[in-house]
Amino acid sequence: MGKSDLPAYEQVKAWIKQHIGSGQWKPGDPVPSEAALMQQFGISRMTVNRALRELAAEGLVTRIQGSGTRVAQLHRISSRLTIRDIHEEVVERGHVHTTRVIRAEREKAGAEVAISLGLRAGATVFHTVLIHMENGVPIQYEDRYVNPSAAPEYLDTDFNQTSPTLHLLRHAPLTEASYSIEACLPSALEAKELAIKRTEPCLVMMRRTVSGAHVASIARLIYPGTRYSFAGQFQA
Amino acid sequence: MGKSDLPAYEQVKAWIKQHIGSGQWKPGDPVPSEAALMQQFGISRMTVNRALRELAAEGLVTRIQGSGTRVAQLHRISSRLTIRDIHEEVVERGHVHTTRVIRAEREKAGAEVAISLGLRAGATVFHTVLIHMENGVPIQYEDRYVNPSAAPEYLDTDFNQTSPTLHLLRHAPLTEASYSIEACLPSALEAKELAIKRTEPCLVMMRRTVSGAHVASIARLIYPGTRYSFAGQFQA
DNA sequence: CAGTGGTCTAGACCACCGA
DNA sequence: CGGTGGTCTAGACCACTGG
Repeated sequence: MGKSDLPAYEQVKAWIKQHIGSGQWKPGDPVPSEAALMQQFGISRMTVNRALRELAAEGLVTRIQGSGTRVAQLHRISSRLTIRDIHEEVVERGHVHTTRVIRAEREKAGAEVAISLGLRAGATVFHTVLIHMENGVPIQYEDRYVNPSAAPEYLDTDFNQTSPTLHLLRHAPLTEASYSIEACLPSALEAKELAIKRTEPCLVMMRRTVSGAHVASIARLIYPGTRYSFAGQFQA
Repeated sequence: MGKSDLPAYEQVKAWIKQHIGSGQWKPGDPVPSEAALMQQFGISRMTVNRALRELAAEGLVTRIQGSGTRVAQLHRISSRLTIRDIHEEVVERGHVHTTRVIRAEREKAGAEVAISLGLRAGATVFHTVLIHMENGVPIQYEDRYVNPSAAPEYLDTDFNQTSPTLHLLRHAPLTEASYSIEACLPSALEAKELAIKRTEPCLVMMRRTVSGAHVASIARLIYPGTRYSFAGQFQA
């Protein structure tokens, strides 16, 4: 009794997690088979299967058809790094988000940009540069190229009302994205617009989003190191 | 035919994803009920249920018991940022991982460290500082404090064989972790050990891991900005 | 070969929501 | 109240692994 109000598959998951978490079962050790767990808990195989399948999806166990289920080698510490609309993020902190548009225009794509967007060099692309501020303090310099095929009305947006990210999420449903995070020093222009020294290190996120058949956008997001950090947590 | 070799639940998922991805179904729109999908695909409810449950787990749809399934409001862009053992990571790239131990000793905890580890000030803690190298090039400066209650044998480890992360994963099963990533300039010592200039920006990850009742370890990991980046990708 | 997991079915009971 | 999703069962067939 006690926790008997939990669904059966959750009870199985909890039981297994406890054995792994307490160190009784070490990485590489076998986990009881579905048949064994059926008997032990007196439940059907589908229910046991769901428990094990979800544990596998969480990365706690490894399953190999024909071989068995084992405790995963490294309990990889992983957490969801969620990339969100910065407007939403700032407002959620109870702060005021404002935007200063530095540039918003049509451009002929240079070679590098064209390749990244999957266009031919010289094709027309949208280019925006803007500063996001939290309570008046600049926290992000956003330099973005947008594929007109993916979001034809992009430049009609009032970026003070609707952030580029939000517009794109609404008009070019996301199917794929990739990013990288690096550290670097700001350019003279970036430092000026962010109101920081050129020697202040920044986090730079390069992000590329795909919507259906098109690369929708490539963005370079620069955050002053002293005013922003990516954070996350994880629980077994 | 064609894709008929895919499991039925995957076909249902693909069909729904296509409607969402193409924009035919917009955020907030209802997704056909389990009963409707059963009929349409001629499959059992459990199979339909699995498809919808997985889509919900991926954040593409929202399900409310008694109400129905709808397309999720914002297709949140999120991906798993996986924190891995650096040794494993380097070896996977086909490179050679070596370690230089700068410091490995017992210490009286200062106030800040003690608080972070959940100990009283002056308690004994383990303190290690080491450099991780990939093909001989320094890529990470690791400054770590370990709670002796969580991993009593920590200092007996041969860190040239077993990285601190690996030792901790093995001896102090992870139950919780949190991290943050920032940009900053290295200290004089850090710059010297990493063989970089003091003006070269670095990525700094602060990580705190919990094992059962104890805070197991707090680590400050410093990566030269030009030699390392965090990257990831995700697919709807 | 026996044992494993991967998938699927055709039912079932329940809690919940909205009209 | 009818429709929804949440959970569960007792079978089944298959593909794969290992000895």
